[in-house]
Amino acid sequence: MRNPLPPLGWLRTFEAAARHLSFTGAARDLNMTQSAVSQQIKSLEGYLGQPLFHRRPRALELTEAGITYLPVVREAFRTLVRGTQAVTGQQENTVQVQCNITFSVNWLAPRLPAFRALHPDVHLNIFTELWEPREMAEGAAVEIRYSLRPADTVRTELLRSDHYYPVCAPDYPVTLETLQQQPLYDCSNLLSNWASWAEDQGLTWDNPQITYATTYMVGLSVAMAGGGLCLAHDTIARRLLDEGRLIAPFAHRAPMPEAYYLLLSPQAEETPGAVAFANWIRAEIAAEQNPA
Amino acid sequence: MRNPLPPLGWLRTFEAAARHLSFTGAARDLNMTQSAVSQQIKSLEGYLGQPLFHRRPRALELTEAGITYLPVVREAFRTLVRGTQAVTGQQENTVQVQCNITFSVNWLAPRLPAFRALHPDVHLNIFTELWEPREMAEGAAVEIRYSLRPADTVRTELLRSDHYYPVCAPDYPVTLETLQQQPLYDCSNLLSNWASWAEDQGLTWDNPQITYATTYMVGLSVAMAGGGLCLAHDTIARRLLDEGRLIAPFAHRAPMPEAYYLLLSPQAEETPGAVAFANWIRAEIAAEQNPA
DNA sequence: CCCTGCCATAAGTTTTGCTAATGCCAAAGC
DNA sequence: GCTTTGGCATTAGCAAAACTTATGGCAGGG
Repeated sequence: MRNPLPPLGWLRTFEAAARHLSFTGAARDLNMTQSAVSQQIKSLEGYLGQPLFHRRPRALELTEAGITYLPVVREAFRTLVRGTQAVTGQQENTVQVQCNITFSVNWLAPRLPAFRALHPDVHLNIFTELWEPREMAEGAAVEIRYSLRPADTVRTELLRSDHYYPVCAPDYPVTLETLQQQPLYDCSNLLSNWASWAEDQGLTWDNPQITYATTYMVGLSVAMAGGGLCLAHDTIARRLLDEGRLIAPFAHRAPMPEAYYLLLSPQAEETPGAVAFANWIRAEIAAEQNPA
Repeated sequence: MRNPLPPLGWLRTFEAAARHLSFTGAARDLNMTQSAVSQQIKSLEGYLGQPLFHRRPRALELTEAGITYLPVVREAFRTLVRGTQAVTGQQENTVQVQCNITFSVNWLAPRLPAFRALHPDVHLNIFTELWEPREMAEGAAVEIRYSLRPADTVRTELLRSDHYYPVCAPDYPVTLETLQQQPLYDCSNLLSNWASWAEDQGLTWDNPQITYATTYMVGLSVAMAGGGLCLAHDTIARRLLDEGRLIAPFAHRAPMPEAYYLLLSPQAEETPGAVAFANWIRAEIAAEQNPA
């Protein structure tokens, strides 16, 4: 005689597989392997005594039972999520935002007071730890990702592209001729790097040793301290240039293959606070690029 | 960053603990140890970030958070249980009834056609396997228990008490003087036994060897075949006596400490089929004891 | 015909859930 | 006031469940 309900994990997996019509897509969504999804769906179907999906080549299709069950599961989840959030104090208007540290410190933090003024009831939690590039940062409602274009597995839109160029302290003595003898800093694992910047304007690049860090913050701090040059782009450096803490010693700006993307989790679209934040950041970046 | 929902098992445990206001009671209900309940509640409270219960000496009390959460969890469970039942084809009017095999064969089965005629839309599943005497047989909506009075941990009511006496085949040669030299059969682990029957009427009992089985069915079958005598009572033997397959060779009937009880699981009371069955069996047994 | 994408399965590993045992606390009983 | 009792909390260990890795099978696409 069985428990009147299957494990909740199976239902969560079912919902994701139904949403994606794909075990592989559900696996990405849930940060597990396709095999685990397959096994859980099999277990749930065994428990229910009938299939929930027709397996088609390269496609899933919900069965009648699956079509019947899905809204029930979603409704129960909504009830539980809302109830759980009410208990944890995690209101709908608390939004988890994931972005890299340089963006959060140099771009977002200075603008948060403006956001708060506009949306006093929306609470942001900003997560900036380095994370595995997955479909969506785990637990985040909204992610601002600086990368090559992500796969369209969650709702993804281009926020802005940018150009990159070296920056240094205002009184730092450097010329194109002496550049490659200076201490140079960069952020790792990017196509927008020193060599590509040089190539973009036809400079001979002698592959000088670069100091890499996993965040631009390190190089920018060194540059502001007069310790060398760092690559940068407007999104993270504009304010520092405006404040006179950095200068761009050379005129050339190379187009970046990386760009800033806004990623919205499925549940973000049902969360007013997340929607408000997404709309705000779209507007803010559009205004920045097309000043009135 | 966590999953937006805790494991369902924790919620089920929370609901049971809230219903009983006891971890020990919830443990009995859920067929797990008090320790497991305690750990799951602790995990759920950690997950939610606040307590759900105030621990008082010998009592639990729901916190504000617990009071808020309980209806949410119950509502979600109802949604899921109904949805799951719809998918599995397990309709509300399927009722799991647990009772011992002798009762089911000798009392219930002959009466099922009458029940079906009255309630054509209610489907009974009868479970008769030997089971651990728990608060409620696992998975059963309704249990008919033949035992000493159970603890009032689920809704329990006396269906009928009875008297016990020996039975044998009609032509079986036996007297009180020769009784103790006959093959004697009984059902194990009962206070209503040969020695107590003898004592009840002042017989000297020489502790003859008794053959025990875990069900009266064995002894009754032997008795009908002329192989000896078995203890019995009206609930399981009346029809056999009426049909002339058995006789009661002695007039003495001893009152049984055991009786038949009707146990209703918490969810049975919300299941129309279970309610219908319970009402029917109450009426049937009352009619049997007080024929018009 | 070969490659690709996706589901299914088996085997093995890791994690989780549970039990058993015991400790602690306060109420109840004597 | 002391002992017993009932019930929750915790630890340690074990078994079951959940997951990953690896691989097979199938059908569509090139």
